[in-house]
Amino acid sequence: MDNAKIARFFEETAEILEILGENPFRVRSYLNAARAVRDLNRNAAAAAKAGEDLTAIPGIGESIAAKIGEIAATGRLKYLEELKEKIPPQLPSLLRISGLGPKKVKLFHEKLGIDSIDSLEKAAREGRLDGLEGVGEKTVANLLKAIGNRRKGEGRFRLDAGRAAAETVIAHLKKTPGVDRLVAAGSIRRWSETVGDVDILAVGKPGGPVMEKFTGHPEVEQVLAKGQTKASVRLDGGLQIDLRLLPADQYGAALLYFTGSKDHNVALRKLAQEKGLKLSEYGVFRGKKSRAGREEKECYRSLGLEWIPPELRENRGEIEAAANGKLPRLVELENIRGDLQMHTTATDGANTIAEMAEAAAGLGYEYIAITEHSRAVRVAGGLDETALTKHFKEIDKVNRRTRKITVLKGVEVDILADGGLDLKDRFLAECDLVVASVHSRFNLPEGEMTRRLVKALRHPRVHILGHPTGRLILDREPYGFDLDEVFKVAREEGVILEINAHPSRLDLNDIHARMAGEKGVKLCVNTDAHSTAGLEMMTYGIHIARRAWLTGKSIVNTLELKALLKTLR
DNA sequence: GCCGTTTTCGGCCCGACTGTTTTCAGTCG
Ligand SMILES: Nc1nc2c(ncn2[C@H]2C[C@H](O)[C@@H](COP(=O)(O)OP(=O)(O)OP(=O)(O)O)O2)c(=O)[nH]1
Ligand SMILES: [Mg+2]
Ligand SMILES: [Mg+2]
Ligand SMILES: [Zn+2]
Repeated sequence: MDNAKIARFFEETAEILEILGENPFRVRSYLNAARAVRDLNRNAAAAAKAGEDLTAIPGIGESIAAKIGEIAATGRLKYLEELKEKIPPQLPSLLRISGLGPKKVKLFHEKLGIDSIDSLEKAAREGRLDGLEGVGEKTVANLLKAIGNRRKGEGRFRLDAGRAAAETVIAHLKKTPGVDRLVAAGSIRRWSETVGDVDILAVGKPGGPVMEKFTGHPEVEQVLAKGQTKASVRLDGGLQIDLRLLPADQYGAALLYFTGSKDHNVALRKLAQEKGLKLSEYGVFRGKKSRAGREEKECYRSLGLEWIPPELRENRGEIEAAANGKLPRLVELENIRGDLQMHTTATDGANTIAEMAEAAAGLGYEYIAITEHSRAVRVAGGLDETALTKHFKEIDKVNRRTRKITVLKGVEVDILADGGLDLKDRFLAECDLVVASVHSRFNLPEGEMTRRLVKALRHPRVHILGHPTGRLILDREPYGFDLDEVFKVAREEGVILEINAHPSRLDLNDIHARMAGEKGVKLCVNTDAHSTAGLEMMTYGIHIARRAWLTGKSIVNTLELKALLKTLR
């Protein structure tokens, strides 16, 4: 069982305990444990079965270690099953209505027998909530709105959508008097693969007109909150925007706070406590006296830490590394010398080879690889050996015409259901670059899928495993297979694992790419571009690589062409 | 439930905004 699934057991446990009115710190322990498992650099179930002492992992103690053992052995958690007996199955879903927390859910359930969103809405409409302790007219009205929003499908958004929305809002606020600076913070600044909302920090005099301007944006559907330093709105389409306003001399502390992550903040604040300091969005303080606040760097330094790049701020070991001067030198976009997966008009792309080459040269690249789909990928117009051979002649022509960039003859060969490849070995031997990826039969049993991938990895002509898990963000789950085994074989065979940079994929993800890097597996960051504009998605992949703690060393498309070709051979 | 070069018990990040409240609880960032 993968770590994310195990984490879900503890998250569900936490939700039910919360509704039952348990000690909030105990609830938090379950949430911390869930996170610890999710972020673990190895499979927790496998580790438990192998007899590893899981209590060595921070956030996991005797009780939860035993529960992981139980889940690993039986696939079930008795404690959770018993808890589920105590409340209606739909009740925890009420926690996802914004403004509703465990206290009110408990109240509604106990006093009125509410057991679902439907029954809650009905009770609210019939006026049965009025008169309950702490519930007035406005509470009910807000609740009904929140239920409506929930129904319309509030949820998380892809990072690219979040970044676009942030730009729009920042442009809207830009020229407001009294605003010196605007910057996107939160999960957007950390480059999380999805964002729950858009967080924007404004620097300026408190009490200025920026709050009005913000809540007056034409796309604002609902003002959720509005105070002196902080406002939240919901836009048409359901995206929430949070704005925080602070003065310039607290910019660093404010940005630190608003960038998060929450877990990073909590860990920093705990560290500050241990040093006799206090950290908040207003600065680092000893007693009433401010020690830092204007710049992030200064805040970190006052806590004895190096400045931590936002992509690492997930409380996954970065604070300890920063304390010991052990932060990695993360890969940067400028280190990238080429792009090793893209498509052209020969299949489902929108631009020609020459146009892709020209655009890539414009990005400063030394090389690209054209990697059309093979014939099994019918929907994309995949090519057979004859068509690909002809296509390679076109690539030769482009190479003869330009000196600016080298175009490699590649292919994205489909991995068939049995792990065989969709093109003949003799043809593959003639390619400069072979990317192999799965595009069908995603629901094979885990063991079969692992064998399928391993067989492809063992194929002597395969250089890169493309979009290794097949997930589509917010759309399709990764197919199930033994990740550790795939990493092991990739390393043995010298096969490079892709970080697909397209914002709908980001596959491998940050956690998995980090695991791969730690195991000595080589990676590359490719855009899988289907147009010249698609080449610019590289930045998303690079930031995922950074979130994976990767340096340029483990990423092959930072190599010069000669060195790359040698690695491929 | 977890954790400990000041603790094995008694803490657990710190603050803004709202609604219903007369001093604050709940929820959220
Ligand atoms: N100290 C502290 N900071 C918090 C807490 N919750 C949120 N923050 C800070 C860190 C977050 O990155 C930032 C923005 O909050 P969000 O709820 O929008 O979270 P974030 O953007 O990280 O993730 P998201 O994609 O929006 O779910 O505010 C908290 O409980 N304590
Ligand atoms: Mg956010
Ligand atoms: Mg937010
Ligand atoms: Zn593909």
